[in-house]
Amino acid sequence: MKLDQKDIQILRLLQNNARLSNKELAAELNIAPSTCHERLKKLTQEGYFKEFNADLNLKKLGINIEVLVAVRLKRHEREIVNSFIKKLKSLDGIIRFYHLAGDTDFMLHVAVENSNSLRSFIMDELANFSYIDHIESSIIYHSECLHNLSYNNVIL
Amino acid sequence: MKLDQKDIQILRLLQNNARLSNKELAAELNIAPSTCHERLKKLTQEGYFKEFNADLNLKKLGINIEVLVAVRLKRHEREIVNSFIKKLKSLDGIIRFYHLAGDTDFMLHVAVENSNSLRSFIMDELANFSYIDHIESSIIYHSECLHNLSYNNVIL
DNA sequence: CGTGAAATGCGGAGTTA
DNA sequence: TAACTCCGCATTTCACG
Repeated sequence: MKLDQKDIQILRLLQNNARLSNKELAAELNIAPSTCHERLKKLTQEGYFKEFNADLNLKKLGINIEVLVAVRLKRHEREIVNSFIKKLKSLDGIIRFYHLAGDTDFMLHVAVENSNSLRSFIMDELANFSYIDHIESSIIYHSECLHNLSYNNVIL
Repeated sequence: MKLDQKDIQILRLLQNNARLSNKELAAELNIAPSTCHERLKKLTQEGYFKEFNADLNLKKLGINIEVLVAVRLKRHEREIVNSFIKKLKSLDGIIRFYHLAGDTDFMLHVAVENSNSLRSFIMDELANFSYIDHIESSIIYHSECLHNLSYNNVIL
């Protein structure tokens, strides 16, 4: 399936506001709601959307510290990596993780209440995984979603 | 405002599927749609949501490589940092950036078509910012949103 | 464009302090 | 009584074929 300008606009708009109604979407595209509805349905069916997320206001939830945690493992067999990922999924405080090639194996985007919770997260939760070689945390001053993607040289 | 169990459920459900309709939300909470609607409205007004994002299927868009790019700047005055952030916002391919304390100043989550586009991104786009001291890229095998947050020890 | 379904706003009932 | 939370209903608006 080849995307035209309207399709791209739909992707872009929903990227920035996933709760736009079909009607609002159609108004932005200057097309009839029914037409827009069909396009959105098609895009959805074809799997152009992975998921729709609400980004919560962490401050409002009393979550005041965000950190990037770089983790190096001692071994890299699939079994060990998989069990580490499983562990990550069970932990409270991880917003997102990246599994990387290179010196650092995993980068974790972690959000916790305060420095005590961070300490507990690292020392009590993370560090007791057997195959951890090294952990290094960096405080996040600020993080921001840009979604600056392009399709056939058209910026979304 | 203090959140009760129902509010927390709304946050959690929308976190995982931002396009849930009010009706669906109400059904999950076992409350009337009107009630649910009022709660969602209130949560929205009070600013519990930062944004609603659609996560696009990058493969479908011909975007086959994701990398984490660590950037160290030579200087850290606010003016220089701000102009770097402004530059980031103008670049094509950056999904998200983190501004960090520590050895690495910025971590960029970048998505591009192929290794040529990556090379061009780094050498032509990024590296020509005057105050860059060091750039190091790591290929992302896999990244995943977990959204494992908690509020008053209740996991969202 | 039409039909059925959903969103939205309001009055009132039940509960608690 | 005042403050909350919920629901049912009526109206408007929208989704969807």
